[in-house]
Amino acid sequence: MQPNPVAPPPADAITREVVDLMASLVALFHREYEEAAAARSLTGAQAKVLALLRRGPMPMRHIAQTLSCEPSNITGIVDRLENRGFVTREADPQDRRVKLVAATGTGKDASEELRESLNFAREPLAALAEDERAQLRDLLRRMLEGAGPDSATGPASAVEHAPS
Amino acid sequence: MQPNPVAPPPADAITREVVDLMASLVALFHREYEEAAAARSLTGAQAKVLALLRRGPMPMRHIAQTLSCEPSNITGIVDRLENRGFVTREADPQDRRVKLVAATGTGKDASEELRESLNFAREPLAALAEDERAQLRDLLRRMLEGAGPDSATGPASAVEHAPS
DNA sequence: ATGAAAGGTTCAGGTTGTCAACTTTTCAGC
DNA sequence: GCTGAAAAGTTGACAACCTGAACCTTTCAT
Repeated sequence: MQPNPVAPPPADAITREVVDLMASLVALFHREYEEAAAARSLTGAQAKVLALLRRGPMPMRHIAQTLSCEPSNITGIVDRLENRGFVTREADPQDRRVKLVAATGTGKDASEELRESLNFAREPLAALAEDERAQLRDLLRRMLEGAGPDSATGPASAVEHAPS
Repeated sequence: MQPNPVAPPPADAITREVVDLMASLVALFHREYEEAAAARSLTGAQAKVLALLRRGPMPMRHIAQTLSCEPSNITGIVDRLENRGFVTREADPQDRRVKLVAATGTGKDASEELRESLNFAREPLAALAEDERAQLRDLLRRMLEGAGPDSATGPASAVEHAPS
């Protein structure tokens, strides 16, 4: 539950249109992602968890928070990934309540492979010249700086600060 | 091994980063969309179908194609929307195999309301100045022109230009 | 008229997701 | 030290989403 800022939507025309365009792009991207995952017999959710683990082992709780879902949901997804040998569950020596989920070699490979293939599925980007892509990158960066620092497939630079 | 399309990914650094940023943005946007839908006791899938119908009645088959899923899936979603009075199924007089799904007044209202609230959920955009948003809009437009002309929540103004 | 093909539906099965208990482990206060 | 509250994960029940195959109805080309 967010603080719910007081101000009602100003909603200028440009913002409106950007939101619409974004929605289309999101739909497109989402489809490509699901397809790429399915090609490796992974579901979207499984691929997301695996992508999250590229940065290293992670407690279930953290996975659930990042994906904005209930911890009980993660249990099932990790179960299936574990059964296929993509991840393992290890107890955290520092806090035995915690289970650290870690990607196995196979899991890392699958995730990296998927990331590469995703990179390849960037058809829409081909429409832009290099300097335009740089422009777009800067704009997106700025947008995301303010918002949640998490990510599904993960900007390689981790955000490893105190839990606050 | 897959057929492996001829060109292996050139994958320059900028494209790679843009893809990653996009993934983050997609995740963010997706969450906001689900939340906005849930606030109106709609699921994401239901909201998508309802949004699609803003432009007018549509055969089940077309809905399935636009959402890239099996027609049998749409049956259930439309069932639930129909039970709640958001849509109706009418037989197409021109081809009686076809069932035209149309949003009711309630359905249109809900969809429009959700769209507005989505507009409001544009926190990340606030980080950009107006001219930057215009820049972003242009870049996104160009990207989407090339790709599929469909959309989930629907750019109200279709992009009907010549391919250039 | 007959048969193939298209649009929808139904059914079975798997995955995702929520919510409410429940177990184990940790930690604060006494 | 002991007790109890709180946190991390799990389990079970239930709903929605999604696919694939089988099926019915309607259309259309022989």
